[in-house]
Amino acid sequence: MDSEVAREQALDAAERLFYGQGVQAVGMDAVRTASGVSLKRLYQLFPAKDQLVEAYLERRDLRWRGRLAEHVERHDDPLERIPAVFDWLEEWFGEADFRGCAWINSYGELGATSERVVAQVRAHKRAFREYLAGLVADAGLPTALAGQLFLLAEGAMVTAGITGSAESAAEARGAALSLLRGTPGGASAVN
Amino acid sequence: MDSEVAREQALDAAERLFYGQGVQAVGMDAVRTASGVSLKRLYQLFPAKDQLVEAYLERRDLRWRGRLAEHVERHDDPLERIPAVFDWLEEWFGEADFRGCAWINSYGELGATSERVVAQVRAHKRAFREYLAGLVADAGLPTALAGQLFLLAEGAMVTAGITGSAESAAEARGAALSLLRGTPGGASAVN
DNA sequence: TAACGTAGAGAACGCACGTTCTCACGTCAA
DNA sequence: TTGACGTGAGAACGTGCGTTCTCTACGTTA
Repeated sequence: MDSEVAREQALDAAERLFYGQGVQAVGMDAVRTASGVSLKRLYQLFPAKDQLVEAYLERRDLRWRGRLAEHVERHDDPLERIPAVFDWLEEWFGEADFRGCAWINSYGELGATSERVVAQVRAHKRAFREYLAGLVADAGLPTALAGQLFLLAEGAMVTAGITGSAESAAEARGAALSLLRGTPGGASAVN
Repeated sequence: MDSEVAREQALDAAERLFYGQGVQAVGMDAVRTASGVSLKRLYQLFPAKDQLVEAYLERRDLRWRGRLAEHVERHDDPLERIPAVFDWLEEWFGEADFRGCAWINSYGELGATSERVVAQVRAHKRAFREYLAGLVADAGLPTALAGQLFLLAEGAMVTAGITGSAESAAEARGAALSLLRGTPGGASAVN
């Protein structure tokens, strides 16, 4: 079996299991069984579980931000792109296997014990925040708004995870629109 | 040794260890050593680790909300009480042992495996949300504001935990004030 | 064909930890 | 005084899991 293929299969299984059941609840044996990649191969690709977790978070980060950007960029008007972020969150929260933000959950689980995981979580959140900052800048809005939108999005994610409901996305979107409207250069035009 | 005393000592140690290192990283032996309560006694008081975790979260919830309320109620003006929530968050985030929200972390760690923990987390978040709703109602502000403030607070907590910085509290406070100001009946008077 | 390297399956190892058991000791009632 | 009982210290047990090792089978090459 090709190494590249084995790696992808291992990460597919790891992502499904780690996200769905938590990292510590899933043994390497379960990853082996679910992926069809032998233990020997797994340990060649990822010398320790830590590094499999790291790779899972890293690949998920790329995909997650890719999906978000794809959705947002369907809107041409920079002012519409900001609420579109929360629309996408709502879609995400509604997915059948949604179980909260993978990074927030991983931080809760491993933040105190794994430096690798902490680094991944910080990098992901920084990237998301910077993406929002880009949207805010493109819309000609004040920089300070980015951090506020970021906090709303984070609050919505953590709340959706805990309650199992998608409604926090709409709440956050409402708050985001209020903040936009109350802003110099802000958007009374946005629905 | 009195049972009540043993229980408190066990919970003191459990809280310090579970919060600081994560629940799964702390064995019952460590709780025994840190608390001075024998294993036999521990298992009499809490028949399984699950239930010790549950009791830890429950007692912390009472204390956490008590401290918050105590701080908030120093302000008599209902409109000042809302930003005071975020002031208190900032104080909390600045404490030396702060390591994020215990409930969010516990959810990330055990949400997929322990019903008891999930119930505690939901109860705590519901109580916090309702506390905010009370503040909003007392200030004569629209009900919808409560959910938005809640999301800001949650976002601030999770962000402070991940970044290790207290600044998200000030950001959330700024956003909260903007939302207050943009609101009918809202408070252009609040600093 | 024969020797060799590689990969997969899964057994084995070592350790950590939740939980229970043992045993010696102190306490209190009869 | 004695005997039943509760307690503390910690050993012991069982299990799960991260990691490594063994063995077998197969494909490749001289």
